[in-house]
Amino acid sequence: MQTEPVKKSSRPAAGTRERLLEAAMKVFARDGLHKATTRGIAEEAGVNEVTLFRHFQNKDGLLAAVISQAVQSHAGDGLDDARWNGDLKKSLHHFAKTLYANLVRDEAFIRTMVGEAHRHPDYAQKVILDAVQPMRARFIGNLEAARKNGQVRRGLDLGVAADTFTAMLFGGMLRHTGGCAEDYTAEKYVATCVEIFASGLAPVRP
Amino acid sequence: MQTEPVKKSSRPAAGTRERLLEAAMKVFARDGLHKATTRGIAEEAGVNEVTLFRHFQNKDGLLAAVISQAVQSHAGDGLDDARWNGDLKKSLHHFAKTLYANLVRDEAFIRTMVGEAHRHPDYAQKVILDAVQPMRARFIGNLEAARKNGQVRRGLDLGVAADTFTAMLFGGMLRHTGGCAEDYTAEKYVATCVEIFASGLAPVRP
DNA sequence: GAACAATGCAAGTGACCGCTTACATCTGAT
DNA sequence: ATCAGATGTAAGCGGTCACTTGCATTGTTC
Repeated sequence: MQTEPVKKSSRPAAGTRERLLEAAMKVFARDGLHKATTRGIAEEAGVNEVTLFRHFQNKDGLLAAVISQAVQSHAGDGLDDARWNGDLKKSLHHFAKTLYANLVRDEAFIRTMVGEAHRHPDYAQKVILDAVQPMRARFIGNLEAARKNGQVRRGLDLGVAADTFTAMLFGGMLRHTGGCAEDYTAEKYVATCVEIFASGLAPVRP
Repeated sequence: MQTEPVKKSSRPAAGTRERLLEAAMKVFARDGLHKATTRGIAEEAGVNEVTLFRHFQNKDGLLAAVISQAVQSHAGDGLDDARWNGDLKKSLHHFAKTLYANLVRDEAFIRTMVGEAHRHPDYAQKVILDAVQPMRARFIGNLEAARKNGQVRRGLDLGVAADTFTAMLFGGMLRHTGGCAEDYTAEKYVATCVEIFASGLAPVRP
């Protein structure tokens, strides 16, 4: 289907595994874990199907490798602590825009994971532990710092609060990218999340 | 596997279609749209596979019927306007608890729909239009009423705000029911959503 | 240029899937 | 008693899938 005029006759042992991983990520996300076929993945990678089985014992091994790689590549991007100095609302907005963009970028893969989570609890847990927990911890830390600055009221569990915020963005991404045509832009949605969350955290004025 | 000592020798033409729909809902949710097999669904329903094809032309027709029925059965439950009279926070809490319980009840089906949405945009859209839009409209209406009571500040698009709230609950459900073991209860999560959202909507005190 | 490892290629295996056909059986209404 | 319609049973068809085997080819390294 896709004509890749390059290579094909070169056998440099170069990046075959990487090309397979990339293709698998794409096909798994596009077709779902079960509908995706090893033939399709190999074709997408421009590689013989047998080579796929030589690199990864079976389809499941390939999936595990894909998840491992995807998680590593995404961990750590996003929020840089340096931006969390000044105004809480501005920092939140920057964080929200970055996170939302990442969510949109990985939409297909995320949807597949959400749909398949209760059929592969081990993989789902790995994704969550390795990819979202570090970000969550840093986010909570920044909220705590903001509380010390007096920008956040007391009496709130900041761990739970942080999860409500990311859930807002996560759910909004699913809604927007889904067929559900909204009457507002993603930017407005993100801004509203920040507005409501920041006001919700703010200390009550006496 | 499942021993159903009743019936099996009775052929009362009774509820065969309904049993098939129920079984299909269950198997689709459990195994995913593609992994689910017509044989498995028929077996789950205690019905011959051929009967399945006599009632629904093909697997896709069965899926469409399942979605139709599921959407109808869920539309309209949840929030009763009568409860939206007094305190906004209390009303929100009642709404949130009801919605969250419904989300948890249909977790498997919801996950399947989320994962399959971009492969069946037509079905996804039908689900959204028929099931979530009516609830959304009523929720927005109630928020507008609360604003007239002076419980909600101006300058917020209540449609967007409503979506951020349901997204919080939606994302929280996915997180909790996923393998991700949290250190807080679902009740605390829901209460925190309400707390932050209500404070976020409240008018700023001068 | 020889040895070696990676890859391609062709073919196949057993299993399962969606779906169909042909025929027997049972039930309920007339 | 009969007849129609719904269901069951058995068998199969064409297709796809995950995965394997055997062998040829190619590039790299020494």
